[in-house]
Amino acid sequence: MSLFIYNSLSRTKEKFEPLHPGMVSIYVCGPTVYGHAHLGHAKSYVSFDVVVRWLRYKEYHVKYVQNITDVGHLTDDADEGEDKIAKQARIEKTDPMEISQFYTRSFYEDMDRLDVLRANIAPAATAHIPEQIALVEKLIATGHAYEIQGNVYFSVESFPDYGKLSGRTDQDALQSGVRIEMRSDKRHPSDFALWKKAEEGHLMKWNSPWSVGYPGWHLECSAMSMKYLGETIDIHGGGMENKFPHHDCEIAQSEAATGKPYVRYWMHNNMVTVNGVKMGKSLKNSVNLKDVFKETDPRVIRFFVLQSHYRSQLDYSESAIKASTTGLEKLRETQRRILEAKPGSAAFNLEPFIDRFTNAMDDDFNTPVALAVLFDLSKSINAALDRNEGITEESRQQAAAFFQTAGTDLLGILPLHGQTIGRDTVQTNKKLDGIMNILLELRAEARNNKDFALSDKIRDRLLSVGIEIKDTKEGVNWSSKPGV
RNA sequence: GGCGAAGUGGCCGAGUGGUUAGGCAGAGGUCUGCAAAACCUUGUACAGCGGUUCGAAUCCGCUCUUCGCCUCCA
Repeated sequence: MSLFIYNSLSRTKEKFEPLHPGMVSIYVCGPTVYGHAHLGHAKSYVSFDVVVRWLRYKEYHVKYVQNITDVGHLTDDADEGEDKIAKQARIEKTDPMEISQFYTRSFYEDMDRLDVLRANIAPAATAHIPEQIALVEKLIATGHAYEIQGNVYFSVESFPDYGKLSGRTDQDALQSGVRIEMRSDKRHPSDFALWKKAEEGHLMKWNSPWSVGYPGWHLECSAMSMKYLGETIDIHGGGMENKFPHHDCEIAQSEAATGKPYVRYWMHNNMVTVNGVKMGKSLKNSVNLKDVFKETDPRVIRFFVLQSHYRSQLDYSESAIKASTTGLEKLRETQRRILEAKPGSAAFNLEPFIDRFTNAMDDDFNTPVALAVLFDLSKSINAALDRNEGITEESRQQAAAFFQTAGTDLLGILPLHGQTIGRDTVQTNKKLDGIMNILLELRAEARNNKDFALSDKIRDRLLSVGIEIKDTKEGVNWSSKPGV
């Protein structure tokens, strides 16, 4: 079975064939580090995390690059705006380097909690100024860029394919809708900045052949992608809102410089909305991950994200998170049962489930269907375990292995094999284990004496502090509820 | 205005020219001292109007609505 990926450039699902057999180069647009990560970041990076995990599962050697943007993105127009990081530095009364370092660490903290695997290379834009300057020089030399008064612009007219990703190919027609003609020395209004001369008081600036200044918005991704992955890469991922202008500009400057295709498969993930409206930092409706994690297990967020397709919008609400919490808990319970089940006699055939799971993932990373397979399997396994004959030890081990592979290794929504589910945060606390044993013992005595008032009191009081007791055929078990 | 995506049962959310998506919530039941969990049963959806077809929610057209991009944004 082959992997098919929806290519935003061709707008069709295409069979995935990397440039070099067995190797995959992938570049994903990283965050601009001037604020804490929000749910939108979670959707994006969880989605691409699963992409990378699946590619590795399929035994590709994956080289994954995800940049950190710590300079260059302006708050407003190319000619008028302020660097967002510099602005945040001003607000926080510190300098830009501290801002980018602080929020970079914050970003990784959140991603680690989401179990998003780190990229192989995480290059910072400010650490690759020479590479960006070299790219600009190349574009000037080939006639695709021009310098005016210390600023360098890419000439859109020199690259006829400009706008092919977003479908904005007729530059002149596009100008009709422009509200205000900007004061600018650009030759064509659609030309975009490759290098900007620093104004008075600008903190982040570097020497260049043209001026003391800073690189343009789109340059870093091209420069760093080519440096670490080569002139043609297999997959470039990012948010849909970046198709234009960011990715179209990347294509233009990269392909103009090398004469080669820049990206073989463009992947764009969709937005997170809140009450149907896009979540965005500038819209001030963004849901901060650090706040979310105070009340919600990060794995629930992963599960929530993966329950919809990466190309679909995902609407955030309290009730949706609650539904996800309950749904994920069901899978965890099944995993627990599998791990703790006593061997029976009936064989259980796992193959159809594995096939369905594989087909779903191979079909443009269809995680909602993959999860549905896990739920179907969960139901079948539970039903089998409910029957007196149970399942054989071999079947049990196969099921455990599949839950481990699919749920933990690939989707990252279930705890590690061997780790006691639901208790992972308290497992190391041996005193708590001891206390729980005492309480469960006392409760068992109460129940034997038919003192249900006491036994229920123990159960209810424990539940009120977030520990749930369940009486099952296999005996009593307890778990720390996620999020409590 | 231009470019693009989408409208699915109470909610979330996949998919498909004719066969149960899945989850959550609800109802009934089994089990349990009671709960919880699990399992069984139950809902029979696809914006509207035309068209193509033996057959469309799935293809085509039109209408309505929503969302994203066209300023930085995952």
